[in-house]
Amino acid sequence: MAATIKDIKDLTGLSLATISKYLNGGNLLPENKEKIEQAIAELHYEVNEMARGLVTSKSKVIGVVVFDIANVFTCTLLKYLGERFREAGYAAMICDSQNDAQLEAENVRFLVSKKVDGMIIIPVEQTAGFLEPALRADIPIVLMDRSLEGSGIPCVKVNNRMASYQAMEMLYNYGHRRIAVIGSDRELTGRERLNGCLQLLKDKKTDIPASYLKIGRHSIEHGYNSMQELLELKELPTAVFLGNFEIILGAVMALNESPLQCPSDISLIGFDDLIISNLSNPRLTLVVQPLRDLADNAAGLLLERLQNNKNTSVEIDPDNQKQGDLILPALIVEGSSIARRV
Amino acid sequence: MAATIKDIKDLTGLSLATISKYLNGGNLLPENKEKIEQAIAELHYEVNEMARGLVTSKSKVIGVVVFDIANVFTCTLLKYLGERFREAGYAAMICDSQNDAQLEAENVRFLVSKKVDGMIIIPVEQTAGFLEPALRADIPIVLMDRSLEGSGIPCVKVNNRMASYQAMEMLYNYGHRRIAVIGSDRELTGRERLNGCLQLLKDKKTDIPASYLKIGRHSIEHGYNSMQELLELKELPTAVFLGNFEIILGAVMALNESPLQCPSDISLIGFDDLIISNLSNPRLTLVVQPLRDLADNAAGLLLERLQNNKNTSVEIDPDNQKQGDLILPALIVEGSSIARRV
DNA sequence: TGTACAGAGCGAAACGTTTCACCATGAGGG
DNA sequence: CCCTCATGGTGAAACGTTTCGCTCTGTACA
Repeated sequence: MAATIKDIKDLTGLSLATISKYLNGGNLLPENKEKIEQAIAELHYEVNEMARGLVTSKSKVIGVVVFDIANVFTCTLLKYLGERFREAGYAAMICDSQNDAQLEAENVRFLVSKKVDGMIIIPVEQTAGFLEPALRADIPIVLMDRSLEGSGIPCVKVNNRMASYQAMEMLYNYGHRRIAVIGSDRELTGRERLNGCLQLLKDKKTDIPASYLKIGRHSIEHGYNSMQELLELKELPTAVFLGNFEIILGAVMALNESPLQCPSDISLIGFDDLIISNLSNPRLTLVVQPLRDLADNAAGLLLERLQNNKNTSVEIDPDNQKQGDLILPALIVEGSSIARRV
Repeated sequence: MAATIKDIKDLTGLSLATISKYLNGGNLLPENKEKIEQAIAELHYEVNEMARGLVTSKSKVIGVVVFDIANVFTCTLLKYLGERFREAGYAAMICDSQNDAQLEAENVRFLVSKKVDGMIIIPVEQTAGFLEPALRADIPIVLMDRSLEGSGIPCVKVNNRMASYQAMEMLYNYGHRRIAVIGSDRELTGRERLNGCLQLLKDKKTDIPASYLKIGRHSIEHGYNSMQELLELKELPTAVFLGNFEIILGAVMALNESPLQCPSDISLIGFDDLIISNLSNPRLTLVVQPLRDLADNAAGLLLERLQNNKNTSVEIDPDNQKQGDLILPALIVEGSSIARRV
């Protein structure tokens, strides 16, 4: 049905090789060039990328596997990644793992079948086993947000530990001593953030009761329940650190339902999403991740490896972590959810 | 590098045809079946989908083109669409048009090159011209959210007009007469919503001053500025209809910055996003779209056309609009952002 | 004037599958 | 005992490109 290079051959009288050369930007007589262009227009010819891919064994597609597609963090990253890839002539094939490790492994295998040229992965799994099919096929991979410890696969992420340390420090500097933490220990990211929090408390020799430490899942529910529990304590915390977007959402819901006010009764600092803070009243003070930078760096890293396609080992930046991770600083954006304490 | 069917042939002594038959679920002697399975495991063989696609001219990929990927509406739809497609053995190739009609046209052409089997499109363009390459290639298309008038291409969407009519009616029934509307007329969806609003005002013979009608772009800015302007009027509206997510965001920001309170001073009803309402205080009353249903129906419609691959013309549901659009009802979820007026 | 060389074009092989038409085997029925 | 038929298997063509090595033409230079 669709026109092929052969039809162009028939129409122009040129050979397949010449037409292919045209398609790939080789030198032709202006006369022939024009003939081909005319034929293409007339036949509405579009390259068959499957055929092309078969012989070049390049698909010009980058597979992106995300732990969960339906959240602002992920889809903002997808947007920025997409822009970079497009500029470089690549398309993205996006697979949602729905927080399911098995699905994730399937996604990777699927993308290998599709012969993607590279992969960007925000993993749900915590070890690198599921990447084996891709590694075996020699497909370059760049991780985002969550590294796979000891895998040797580069990861572009934010310095979660330092960022949450600084967030806690901000609470501390505002005079807060009774600080609660609602966080998740289910993913590396969450644990890193928790570590940052605890480190500050340790450094400042500030003890908090065990009931102030709410560690659980990365979910709205966990945020909601934890905040409710905190609000029922005899001795309320004066400030709460909220470890991720879902937790913020749940915690703010619980707080909104209570008679207590932020920041007069209780101060908040959250980790993750910027847009959202606009809606809350008062505006939340937040640790925000430089999403654009994260995406640019991840895309850059991957594209670089695709260009020098001899799968060059990543240059390890000595300033940074083991295994060539790229660690970007996060930014604290001040709202008015933190009260000063004397 | 990667193992091919030929390697399996060498290892098992069977013919290519037999192995292919195995891969596609044909009947084999149990003995041979086992041999092949063993070889596959040993060689870590994965089908080369490009080669397969070349001969079958099926890619098992569905192209999804969205007007903007970085928002909750879109990515929630993507999630649900992805689930359906996966179940049916299809993968999604997602292209972001970044609200740019030219990019959108490019995306369509690109997906045609990729030989996708079908497309789901949430268009930015308002006429169907850009779909030509896909139509010519006989690729089934289903639109979502925004129909292309007169194009004959089926669209799955919400009844925007009726939903916003009902939202306005709710305000009216709560006793509001001075109702402002902040909306967008840049996309069909926005215009449909505006029409619903105006229709109610007309039906109820309720006149509002021109200054209550804020029609502009689909943007946070428009929401923010419009709400600010409304709040500066001598005669404040008692309630405001907010036509989409970005407008809600901007408007709520503006309101939060003012001394006025919702709902005691001003009531709000918004159109679009559910999650967000949890964060606002008080909880917003919202018109929510049945995203799951939208996605299920769109995916179903497309998959159905892919099965009976003789591109069957869509059955036109006589209850529904011209050209076989599928129009679903929206749902009003009550928060507490509407005050009763006497 | 002859040689070298660059530029443009060409034919054919290759990529890894599926599929078509055909073959061998053995079981069942007349 | 022959014929038919079902089953499992095969070889080769086809899909639409790219690419390798080759030829041809004409120009520049010695």
